[in-house]
Formats: sequence, C-alpha cells, structure tokens
Amino acid sequence: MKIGQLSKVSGCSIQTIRYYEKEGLLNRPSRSEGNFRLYDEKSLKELEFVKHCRNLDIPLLDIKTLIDLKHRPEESCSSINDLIAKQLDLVNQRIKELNALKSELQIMKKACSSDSTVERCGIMKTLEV
Amino acid sequence: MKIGQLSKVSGCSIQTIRYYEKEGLLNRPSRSEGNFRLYDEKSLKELEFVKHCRNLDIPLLDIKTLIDLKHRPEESCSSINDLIAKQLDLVNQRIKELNALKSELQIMKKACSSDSTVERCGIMKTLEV
DNA sequence: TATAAAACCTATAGTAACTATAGAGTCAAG
DNA sequence: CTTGACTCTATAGTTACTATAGGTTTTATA
Repeated sequence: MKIGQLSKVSGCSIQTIRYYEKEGLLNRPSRSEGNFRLYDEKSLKELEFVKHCRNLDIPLLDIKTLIDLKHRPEESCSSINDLIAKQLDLVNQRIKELNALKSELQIMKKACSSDSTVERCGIMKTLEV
Repeated sequence: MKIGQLSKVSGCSIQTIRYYEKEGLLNRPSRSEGNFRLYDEKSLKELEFVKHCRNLDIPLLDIKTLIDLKHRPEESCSSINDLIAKQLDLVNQRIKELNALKSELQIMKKACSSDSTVERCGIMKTLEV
C-alpha cells in the first residue's frame, strides 16, 4: 500500500509517517517505479507500535530505545522497566501539577461576577501580585 | 536594577525576561549609559503577573490579551472569564488523559518481571499491537 | 489519447515557549 | 590596567509535529 492508505488505516498523518521514517523510528519502505513508498503489514505493525508508545506520551527518543531493544531480545529488560517507571513518574508529577492548577482556576472562576468590568474583576485581582 | 538582579528576585531566567520583552509582554525598560536594561518595582510587578499566568499554563498570547484588558478597565470582564474557563476546560481534559495514561503505565509496570529478558518482557508485550 | 485531478515526492519553514550559544561591549575590583 | 563578571544582540536548537512550495507520478475522465 502507498502512504495515503497507510495513513488512513493507521490514523497517522502522511507527514507524521514521513517524519517518523526520517527520525529512524520506521524502517525505510521499498519504493515503486515512480519512487512512491510501498508499505506492507509489517510496516503497519511498526507504525502502530510507535503510535501506541506516543499515546503513552513516551518521547520519540525513548521509543527508539525500545525499538533497539526489540532487536536484542536476549538482553535484560530492566531498561524497559526503568523507562516505563520514568514515564509513570512524569505522568504522576504532571497530574499533581494540573490538580493544583485546577484548584486555582476554579477559585478564579468563582471570583468573577461575570458581567462586571475589568477594573473590578475578581479574576484580574487574583492575578495581581 | 539590572537584568541579573531582576532574574534573581523574580525567579525567571535572563533569557526568558528578554524573550517576554521581545514578545511584548513586558514594557521596554529604560537603558543605562552602556545600554543595559534598568528595571524598577513596576517592572517586577509586570513580570510577576506574567509569571503567575504562566504558572497557570496560560499561553503567552492569552496573557497578552489579559494585559491589554488591564489597560481598558471600563470594559466588561466577560472575556477574562471566558479565558479562564477555557483554561480550566483544557486542564480538566488533560487530567483525564493523564489518568488514563497512568492506568496503562501502571498495568505495564506490573507486567514486567523485572529481571526477565526483552524477549519475554511483559511490558514489551503490552506494547505490541 | 489527451488532460485534468489526485496522490505522491523532497526540502524548507513554522509552531510554542523557551534555552543555549557566539561574539562583542560594559563595568567594578584589585 | 587588566581580569572577570555581567550585559548586549542575533541566531540556532529543542520536541513533535504541521504546513507550504514547487515539482513528479498515477489515475480517472472526456
């Protein structure tokens, strides 16, 4: 299949697919007579692996590490473990931060008597200092 | 005070301060004989306003809007309200996403029997397909 | 068969919000 | 008077894409 088709079945944009290839996350596909990329089922699997990792917010560099590891199946998987643990820490950290944000934004929202003026806006006041 | 001092008291990096100025979020400060930026208390207040907004993850463009509104105190504050509400929606959305991530990452972490090989790594398996 | 439209190609620039660097000028202390 | 700390501007790099320009190939229609 050509790139447009792969884009459709994978849900990744055409540019993103080409970008992943450039970044070394996907194997170079074969090319047609006229230099069009030609993909098969294996390519789709590869792309889905990347996509799944991205859904977990794993950075491209880390995904590259995972792909490299897949090619060394004998190796200890502790680095995979570390990578996931790191990701989990990040996510937990970010959730904490966002919950703090949420509280403050909620307070701000309440502070605004909606059809007041900027001058007397409760929100604007909470932003000062 | 000079930029290094402002950086210290505000907790923003020197580059960030210059960047905010370039983006029109801070008034151009006066300059010394030798072309150094000279700040006063008012500058610090301005910077702290921006910083506070950034802590709430409000985008620079929206902060600019808020600053513009401050200069028109008579105006209705409904746009401020909208802006904060929009921000709150985003934060809530992101928290939801991150909680989903968290669950999946936790499952993955459990799937890994730590000192296994890549080949038999439970995490790697959850990433396939 | 001609041609137009759709799909594809590469290379480059833009996005957000900074951070880092290069290369030069300014200023205070010893 | 020189050394080192600080500042200046301008530019490039970061992440993970998205968008665009300008060109080629394929496919569908007339």
